[in-house]
Amino acid sequence: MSTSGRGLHGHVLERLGPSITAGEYPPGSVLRTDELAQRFEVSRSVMREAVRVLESMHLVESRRRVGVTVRPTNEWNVYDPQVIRWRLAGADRPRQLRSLTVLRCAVEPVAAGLAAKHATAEQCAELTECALGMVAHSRGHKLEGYLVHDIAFHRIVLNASGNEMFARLGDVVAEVLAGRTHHQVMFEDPDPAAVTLHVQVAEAVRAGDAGLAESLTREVVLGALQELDILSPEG
Amino acid sequence: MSTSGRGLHGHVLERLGPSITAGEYPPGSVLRTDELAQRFEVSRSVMREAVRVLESMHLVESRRRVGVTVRPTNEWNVYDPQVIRWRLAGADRPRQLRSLTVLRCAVEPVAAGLAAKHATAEQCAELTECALGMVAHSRGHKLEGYLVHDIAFHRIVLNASGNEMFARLGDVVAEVLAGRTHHQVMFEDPDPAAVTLHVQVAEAVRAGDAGLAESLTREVVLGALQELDILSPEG
DNA sequence: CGCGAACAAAAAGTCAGACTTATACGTCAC
DNA sequence: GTGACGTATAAGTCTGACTTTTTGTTCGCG
Repeated sequence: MSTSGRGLHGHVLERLGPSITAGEYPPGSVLRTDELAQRFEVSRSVMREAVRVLESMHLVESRRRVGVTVRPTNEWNVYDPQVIRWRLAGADRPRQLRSLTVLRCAVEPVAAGLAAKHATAEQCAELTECALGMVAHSRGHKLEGYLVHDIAFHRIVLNASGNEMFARLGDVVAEVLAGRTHHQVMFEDPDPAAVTLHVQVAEAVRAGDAGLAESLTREVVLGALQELDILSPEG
Repeated sequence: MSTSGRGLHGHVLERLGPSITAGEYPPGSVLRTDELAQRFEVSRSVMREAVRVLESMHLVESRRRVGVTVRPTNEWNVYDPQVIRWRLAGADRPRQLRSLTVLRCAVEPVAAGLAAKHATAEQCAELTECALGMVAHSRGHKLEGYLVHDIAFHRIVLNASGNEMFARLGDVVAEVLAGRTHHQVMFEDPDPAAVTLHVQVAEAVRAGDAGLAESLTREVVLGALQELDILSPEG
């Protein structure tokens, strides 16, 4: 599940990181390394390593004679999977989920189009397998099983696109789907239309029909966005 | 220009990071902290901080009794601006530039569509100003001036989209445009058609025509991709 | 000959303390 | 009020000793 549990500094990060992304220390707040080290009961060296990592995420900035200041939100490395996870665990998960889903709307259709051209036979097989798995878990409170296949499906599409930047969004999509299933009030069973669309996408990719794969995937992800907007406000 | 020049550990990063992304230490290679500290003439504490940062970028993994091993390329945090910069400075800049431009193709049209709906009057003004600035520098070897306005233009569109994830791609686009201008063999003057398109995009956004803004931006970014493919091979 | 357990070595991890350096802020002279 | 100067502060750096985990080897037993 969590990535940075390794080592003392990782443990500190998992406590301090979410605090910052949650806005517990608003941008401009100043923290002192020594004080933090005391609070988390670690040596300064360990604390410094943790601060360095937060700094590399652009969450904080460390300056002499000043301390460790929290940077404005719009400077954070919001594509860092760790940051995404921390933010999704926080209070403004809904807005976060929406931002990410909009990103999906932009990326995934294009990725599916490319996948239709570049996917190997093996990837096509895996894709249909996932789609069938989704169908199999689409009725009767099997949300967990459905989720697993859903994540795998989208990951394969992104990988099959052949574009490295798309492929690396697999983790992001996984987090979004998992967050939606676990934390949102999800309908008892997934939307049957969405299930059908996934099957059709798999078929379009196998057939090499880029245009169809793209527009079908657009429907999938637009549907996901719509579902999100139903559950939370915002225009 | 560079972000992590601050402190000794930042200096180490700027030397070691590029080496890794350049493939100088292939995935699976094992480095030892002490050895690195000696090589860069810094203390182990400083070296450890640098390694922690590389670890947070998923470039390396540090394990006891083993050392610091370079992770497979497909696990790197390729959205980290620092990593992007390192890779763009390396040998496989062409492929990198292409991946990023394909990402632009997916994201920017959607962002422009949203910008048409969400942009403030001030943002619209800035946008037209940038477009006019591009026109003004479109002829007579004024590539640097053109670049500045080009970057600003796309950054404004991404910001005006109102989507945080899009907005944070501003730096990425800036790197791509700068890389294209500085390192690729660029035509003497920018494509006149592209310049016109930018002006039209600005107008469409101001008019609130989302569909038009989206399709015009798609032309812009597809043109950029085509230009890239002309200069380097690959199917 | 194969296999498991105990052992030893290696490298990261952790800590404490002393020292250096940059810099924000207050003070004082003008 | 403005500028130069000094000082206090917190990060930055280094060193050395110690701990912990893990790998690989060796040795004994079946």
